[in-house]
Amino acid sequence: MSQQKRIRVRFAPSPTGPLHIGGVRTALYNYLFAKKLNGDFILRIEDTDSNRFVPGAENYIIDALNWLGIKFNEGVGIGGHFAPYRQSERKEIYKKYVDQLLTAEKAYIAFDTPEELDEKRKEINNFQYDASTRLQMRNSLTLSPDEITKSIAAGENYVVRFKIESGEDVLVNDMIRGEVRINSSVLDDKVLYKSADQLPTYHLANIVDDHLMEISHVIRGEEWLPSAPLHVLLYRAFGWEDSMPAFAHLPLLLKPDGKGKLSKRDGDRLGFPVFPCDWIDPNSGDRSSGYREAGYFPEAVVNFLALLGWHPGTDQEIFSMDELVELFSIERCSKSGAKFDFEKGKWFNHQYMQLKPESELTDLFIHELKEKGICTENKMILPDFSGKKACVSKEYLSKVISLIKERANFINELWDQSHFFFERPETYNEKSVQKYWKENTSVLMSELIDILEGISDYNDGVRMEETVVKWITEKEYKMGAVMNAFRVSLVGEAKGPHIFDIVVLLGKEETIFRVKNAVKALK
RNA sequence: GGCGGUGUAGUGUAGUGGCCUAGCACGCAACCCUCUCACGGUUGAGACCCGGGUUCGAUUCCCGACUCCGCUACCA
Repeated sequence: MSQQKRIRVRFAPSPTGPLHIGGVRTALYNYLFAKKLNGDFILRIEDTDSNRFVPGAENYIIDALNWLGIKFNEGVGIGGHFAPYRQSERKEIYKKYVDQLLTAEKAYIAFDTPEELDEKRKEINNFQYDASTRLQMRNSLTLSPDEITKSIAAGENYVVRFKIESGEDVLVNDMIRGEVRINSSVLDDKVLYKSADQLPTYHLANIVDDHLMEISHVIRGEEWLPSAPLHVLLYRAFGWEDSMPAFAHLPLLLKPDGKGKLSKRDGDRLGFPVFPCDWIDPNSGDRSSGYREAGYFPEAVVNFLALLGWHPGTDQEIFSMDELVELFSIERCSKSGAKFDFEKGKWFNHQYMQLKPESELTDLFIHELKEKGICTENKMILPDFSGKKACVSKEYLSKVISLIKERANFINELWDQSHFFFERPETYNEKSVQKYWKENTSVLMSELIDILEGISDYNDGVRMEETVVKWITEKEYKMGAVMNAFRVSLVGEAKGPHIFDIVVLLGKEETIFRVKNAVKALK
């Protein structure tokens, strides 16, 4: 019966802190794979290490996935047929399967303390707890049944180890890398279960859950590749090899410079986030910054991540989530680790910024303006600078954004590009003044004021420009000399959009006011 | 050290036994546009890890070295 199995994949992070951006990518690829094949995407929390549990981490993971639009349809928080999805709540299940292996003599109990093991490692270099050494250790293979029961009764901590027979080639078929072959002799007798906290280790819980939850494909990071043969052996020991999921080991996300996996430290060092959202460590109080708070659009992060290790085979680079789902395939994932290119990430955000409708950007920008005390409730189209802080309309805001968004990568760069639309220049950029405000400039500006006074229609930027340019030409002034000084008067420095676009938005009164001000201040 | 994986410009990658004078994008430089800053446009610099083979021919196939990465926990 080779009935087509339903596609079911899972993302199974452990709640030991904020979700790393590499983990986000793994989640994304799982999601894309599942959606593409009309399958299920499950969120399972692997909290089998009681020592490393961090409160809040689970919520963080869910929050981050939600923000990015990586939706799971089964798992922690929403439930499903295979609940519970938190491994700490599945203790009895694992116990049952551990006992099964024990009974079948495919696993054994070991009493060696961490100290004893450390000593052994010091004594024998490259010590490995395996077929060649297990008979020298304190375990159920070497102790009498009597001693064993006594030790357990005395409450001595023990672990259950997987008994791996040596000298066997184990084959793992990886969807990205092809066949990977490892000899079982290099594998150690992995700890599957700890009596101390009654919890299994990752390896056991992982296999049991994937089997019970009918996972069809395991898509995870490359760091798991070396233990994949162990997992195959476990499926075999349980008699589940026929229904074993297919494996795909994703390449890692690497530091932008140097070597190694991308880490939190790299973000701090190089000044970019390595987490989806801000995170404050509950113990140390340390803050890690996230893409969300740094002003990234979730679509941009998803798009960027999708292309870091996967390629559609065409030159297209901007993809919606739906397009990614449509085009994604494991076969087109690359094998080698990808260095994290933060600059490219910015570019993606810039692209999405240009794609966003003005209304959406306006809403986002309003938050920033409110923080700066700018009133955005003005009913008039022209801005009101009469108060301490300016008061502008939504319409005005929207027009400002359309003029400056192409200069910004992030929402939080919008202010820097547009502050002069919301406040009068108080100082004038020294370099700009030096370059553009010469001895006769004040005279030119005074003449310009006369010209500006004479114009009645301040809505037609093109005609206004014609009028001004005509005057400049007739007087044989230099274009740059007039315009740049004009600009410095309005903006405070030599930057910003087309000057008459600014004039139209500011209006006659404010424009002339600013030029007069500049003349006064700069002489 | 052992085991595994990986190797195309600075970065992400495309690609193929001859069409490759190796494509695209980010970044970089120059120029154009222009009142400025951006955007945009054009151009430029910049890569097939190294040896052996196989082949008429290899960046592409095979072998080896090397590189980098990962794993080597009662972490995941």
